[in-house]
Amino acid sequence: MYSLHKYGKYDSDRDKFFPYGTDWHIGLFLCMYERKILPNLNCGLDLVAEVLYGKWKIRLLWFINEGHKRPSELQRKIPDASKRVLTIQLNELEDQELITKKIYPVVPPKVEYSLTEFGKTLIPVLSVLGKWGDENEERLREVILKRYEIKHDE
Amino acid sequence: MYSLHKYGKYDSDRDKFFPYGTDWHIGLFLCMYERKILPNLNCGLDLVAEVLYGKWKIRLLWFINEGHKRPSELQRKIPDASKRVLTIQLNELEDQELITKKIYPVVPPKVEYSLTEFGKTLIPVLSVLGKWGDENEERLREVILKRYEIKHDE
DNA sequence: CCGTATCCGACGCGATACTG
DNA sequence: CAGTATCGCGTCGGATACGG
Repeated sequence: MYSLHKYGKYDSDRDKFFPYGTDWHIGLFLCMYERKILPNLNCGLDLVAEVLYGKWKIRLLWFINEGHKRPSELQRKIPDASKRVLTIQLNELEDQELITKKIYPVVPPKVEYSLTEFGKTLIPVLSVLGKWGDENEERLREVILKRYEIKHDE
Repeated sequence: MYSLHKYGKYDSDRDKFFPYGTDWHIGLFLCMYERKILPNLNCGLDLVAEVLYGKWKIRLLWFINEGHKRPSELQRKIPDASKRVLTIQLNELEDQELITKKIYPVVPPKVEYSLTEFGKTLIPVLSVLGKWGDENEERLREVILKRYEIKHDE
């Protein structure tokens, strides 16, 4: 069974603490979740992968670097992303000290993100990545799309 | 209802074809699955992200480049990965023309992977990534691990 | 304008057992 | 040794509705 705490629930059977926000019934963190599985952090490549992991993170860094700083603005530049996920990934980038957030105490609310000095060092690295992608654009598009063609036989 | 074909099942209700390997009951491709959702392929960064997406792909490229070519060898270098996923990701890298596979007709089976010329062009790019990760190793480890500390209040 | 909560489909991948 | 099949947990992220 479980007992209630101020900030969540404790499941004594599994000896686990589930903060609020947990979907208790299926035991997953669905909203503003925290991960349970530690990632690999052995080498530089692992560490980079970890901070860039997230569907829109690279794009967010890129656009913030280009001077698009407000959430609504970023939302407009990345219309395929939901507001929810942009918020989550911006928070993660902030936690990872790649960007900072400035909140203006006005109505309606105004928020601006900027790259930190640390975040700025990542930009040239992303450029190298993007350059390779651009140089091989056609070939990459081709081999990637190959996987999505269903091989019917009639 | 659905009808059987030589290479899968056709669901007329949904006008979809499900190749074998599909877990029919929950409608997912669980084993050797194919993705349903097209990724973004707008710019170089998207394309790179797509070929590197996969928990072990970078490491596989890295080790193959270092001369560890046989599946069992790669398995030993990456003990945390299951054989299943290594196979899947090696196949993907092969489909994406970053590596080639050579099968020797012997018993017991012998297989060797190598980087293609295309694949080799990716190595310096990965080096840049890894270098940034190595240079900022401590800071990265710190900010990443921050997220995994559970904030109890008692 | 900015953020949160709920619900849910899609997906990554480990564990395990099995084949040739 | 190399690969496939089955099962199931953990996670990402979209859709939608709501509150300050």
